Amino acid sequence: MVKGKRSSQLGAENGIETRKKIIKTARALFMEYGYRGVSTRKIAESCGITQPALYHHFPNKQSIYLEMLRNDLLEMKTSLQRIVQSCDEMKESLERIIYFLLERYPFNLHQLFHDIEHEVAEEHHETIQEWWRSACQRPIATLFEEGIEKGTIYSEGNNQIDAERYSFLLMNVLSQRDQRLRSRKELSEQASFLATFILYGVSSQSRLTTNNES
Amino acid sequence: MVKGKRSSQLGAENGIETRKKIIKTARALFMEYGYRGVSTRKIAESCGITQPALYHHFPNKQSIYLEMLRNDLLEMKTSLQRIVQSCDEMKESLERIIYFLLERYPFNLHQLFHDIEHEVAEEHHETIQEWWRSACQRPIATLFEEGIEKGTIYSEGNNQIDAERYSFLLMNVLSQRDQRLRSRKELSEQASFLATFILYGVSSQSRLTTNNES
DNA sequence: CCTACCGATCGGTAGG
DNA sequence: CCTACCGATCGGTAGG
Repeated sequence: MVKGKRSSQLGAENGIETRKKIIKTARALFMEYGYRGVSTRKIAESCGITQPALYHHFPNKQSIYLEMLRNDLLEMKTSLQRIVQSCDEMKESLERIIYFLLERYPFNLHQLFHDIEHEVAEEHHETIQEWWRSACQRPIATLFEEGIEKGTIYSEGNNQIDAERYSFLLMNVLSQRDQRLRSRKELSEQASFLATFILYGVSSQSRLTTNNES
Repeated sequence: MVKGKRSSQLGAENGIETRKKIIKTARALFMEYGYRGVSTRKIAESCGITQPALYHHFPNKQSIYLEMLRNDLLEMKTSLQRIVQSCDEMKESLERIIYFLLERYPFNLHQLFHDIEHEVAEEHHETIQEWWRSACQRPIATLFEEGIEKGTIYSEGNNQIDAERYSFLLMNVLSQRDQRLRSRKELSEQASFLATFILYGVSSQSRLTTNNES
């Protein structure tokens, strides 16, 4: 039993390592191929274990997905809150938010939403939506709300609703990525281009009028 | 042989009707659940036929998907070209394009791109990309190019490349839909909101400056 | 001998 | 963490 305890402790440590490896591997695969496009055998194979061994660490395929999602959204929340708090100027905040999302989450956001809607059991939808709101929707909407209060961002009246709509639009703009963009310089240029688009649109007059102030 | 000919003609007509019904049904299912989320049995069931009967009309599942895609993109091409040609004012064109896409294709565009990339055989990718470019990318880019030439749309120098980038952004903005919007009035308001966003962004100054002219 | 379709089952693979 | 499997369902095809 003493030997059993020792090996069980080591086993637990290895088990935790394996668990992390499963999450990391599954994340890359899920983001590339989608939930249905990744089999548990594929995840196991990529981790160097057999498929039934997965079920020693997780009760089912869905729980791997949810754990991965929870980890990602917790990290996203921390990062976005830090960016929003540390920047004073709207355009700089937008550029840094966009750069962060392009670099750290270089995948299709709508595949994610699709998988959550169609592959994850409905009982988890509300939880996931709250994760998403606090990780992404709220920090970005906060930024726009501050802009509306300062008068730099347009609002038709209801500041909070307009800020949320803009936050939704920002995510849409980032939803489909040009996968060719990879270098730091290219990402930075793309972030600047998108931030300018979100602020001033494609009209030449709005850009010329507003660019003079900065 | 005469009787045979007659019954074969009627059979062919019924066959064509069934084929159209399969395409129409498969379209709705594929757009809601994605390629992998729809089984051939589900398609057949929704058409009121058995699953093996599908293989009388199509050699395989993929060919149903490709036929549906080709039909949709041919229709989209005609409609978008008509809108672009019939409108003189940029904002009106944008609103009508957005309204058309929201109403006629109320699904997630990125699920479509994902399915094409991961589920359709690579030999068809180039063909599909050309369908997409001529149906959507080119008509919308043409609109922005005209705006750039008139001076109303901003360009950093290369008009054609900037117009294509804007066309890509417009599709991104439309990629994720608020499924609650359904009535004609709501769609119309959403189209106006999005067209204004694309033209002037979220900055209050760019909107106030430019709104006075219209 | 054709068509449009049926019930049943093929080889393989999914999550568990 | 393995081998050996399960109930079910997948896309596709057999004979009638």
